[in-house]
Amino acid sequence: MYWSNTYISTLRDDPQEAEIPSHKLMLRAGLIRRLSGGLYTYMPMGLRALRKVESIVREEMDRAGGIEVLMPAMQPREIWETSGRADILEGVMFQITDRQDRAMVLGPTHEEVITDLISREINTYRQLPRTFYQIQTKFRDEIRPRFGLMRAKEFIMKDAYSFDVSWDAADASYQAMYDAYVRIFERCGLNARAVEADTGAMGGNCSHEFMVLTDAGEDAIVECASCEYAANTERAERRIPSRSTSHSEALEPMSTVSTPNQRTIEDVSTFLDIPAERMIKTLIFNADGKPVAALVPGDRDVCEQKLAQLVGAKNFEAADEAMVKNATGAPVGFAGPINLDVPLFADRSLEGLCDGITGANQKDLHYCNVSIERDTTIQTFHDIVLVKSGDGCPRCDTGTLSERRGVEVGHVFKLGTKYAEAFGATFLDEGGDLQTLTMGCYGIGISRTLQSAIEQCHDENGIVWPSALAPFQVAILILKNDHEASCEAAASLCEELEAMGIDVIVDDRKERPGVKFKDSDLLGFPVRVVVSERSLAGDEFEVKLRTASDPVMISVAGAANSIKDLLP
RNA sequence: CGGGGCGUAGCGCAGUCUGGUAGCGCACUUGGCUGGGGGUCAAGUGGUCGUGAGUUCAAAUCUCACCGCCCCGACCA
Repeated sequence: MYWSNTYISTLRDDPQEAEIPSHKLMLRAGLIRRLSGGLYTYMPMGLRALRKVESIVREEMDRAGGIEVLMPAMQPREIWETSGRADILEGVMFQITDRQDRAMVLGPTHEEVITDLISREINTYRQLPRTFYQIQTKFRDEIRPRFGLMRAKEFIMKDAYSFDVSWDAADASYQAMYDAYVRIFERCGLNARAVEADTGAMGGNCSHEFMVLTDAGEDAIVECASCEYAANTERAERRIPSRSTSHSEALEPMSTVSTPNQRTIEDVSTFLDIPAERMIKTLIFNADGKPVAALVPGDRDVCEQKLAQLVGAKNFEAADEAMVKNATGAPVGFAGPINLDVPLFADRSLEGLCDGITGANQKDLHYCNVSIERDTTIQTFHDIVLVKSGDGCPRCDTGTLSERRGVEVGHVFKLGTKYAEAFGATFLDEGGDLQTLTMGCYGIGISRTLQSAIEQCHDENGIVWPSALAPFQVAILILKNDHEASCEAAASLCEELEAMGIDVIVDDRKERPGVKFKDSDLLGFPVRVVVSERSLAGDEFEVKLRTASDPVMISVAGAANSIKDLLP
């Protein structure tokens, strides 16, 4: 490919709209252009890189036994009513009507479509197991599109769906996808990590997210320093610290203490001169319109996802001021579990606490010497705190967890029979009995993976593509495009490399060398070959890896083979 | 939706506080000198100052409303 035959438009300055390195670089290198918030055009170089991600995904899905299909992006709304997800996804679905006034949606995902399809197609255990996948554009009316392709309103996703005869049989399908994902991100040159994950609106109870580790990530994960445990903080657990003081045999009677204008945990613990962890933090949440209380140690935060799952609420958020007042009878800041008439959920680490301090549901008043078992009526002790760096690993006895940021590029779920039941997706088993299919679903954000690669692989001069994703693996710069010998040498080298299956771009522009060097670095081609009058005089090309600081000279004869050997 | 910031040429910005009819760098066009890390000289092209209303003799500048973009929170591949 010749530079002058494609379209590459680079920018000198960082566009003001971009914040993180990968977004800036995608715009500067001319990989994408913005139409409006969360909507982007893939320019030629961006498209080429995107196609490379797609090819790797497709190859690995095929290798894992996946069968490719392509489903409609537009779907009748009624299938979402069948699955019961219409209201859950109301907020994120683009909804339209056709000329018959029929309600349609632009698909944010395809569990409904595939299950509807499979319910008609599969009748017998002889057709199982099967995994179908597609690579397709998804539409989500994101609350906040962000960071270019990282969170867009329209994005490209690979989604796969497995169908098995039973929950146990589905393990193999799940594992096959999990393994394929590991290979995919490895081949993409990404430092990704599988972590245990919350299932959210998807349902099911077993899932892993694949996280690209980078500070720009929107998710927090914790990992154990001594074992394999890693989890999204939305569901991560911790080892319950042992209680240093246990004087249950000598319980002090509960008493009140005046705390004028001391609202926050920090205020009260300073005012009473006691450590924050002896405080029982009581937070009121709105669970489908009803108040519930969460109790955690004063120095900890509640993990809302874990609590929402425990409570079993669809819509779950912090209660507003009115609900807090209504539930506790006191202004915000004085909530406590004593005589509080809402369901109480306490963190496991509070079990056995007998000298706690807590709000008295009355302005300017707290209780002390609170015994959680004696003085409150906790509904459930469960793990509900947000895990953080320094907490003990829940799996091994010795490990400590540390926190990292990550971008979720893939997610695998074991779904069970939720959708199959809704759509009547059944089959006849060997005994002739009607059974419900067991499903799994598996997503990879193709466009997000592309940008994550740049986020993870760049330096101050531009992108440093993993070889597998680079739009071109080799860039040949002709320093003077009116020097005939240079042009001929570049042309024949290009031809030889292409015959070897290597993607090559020849920069044949009439530009000064500096411009070509800068663009080549910005675009991040793994190998740069310079063809000039000077080097040609010695029958040599100058070759430099994007990651190397200095070039090497190779002889023109056999240059293609030498370059092939150099390819990372 | 709540909180914060921004909107002036394709990109990056100044001018706004203190009103007087728009400027700089890069890019782009033509020509010259150049030719190994975004060169240089000369001459040019390009702007309803986000939109609408208002105040004023006069608005990029002041007022109000709306729109768009970005960042922080709830959503997720």
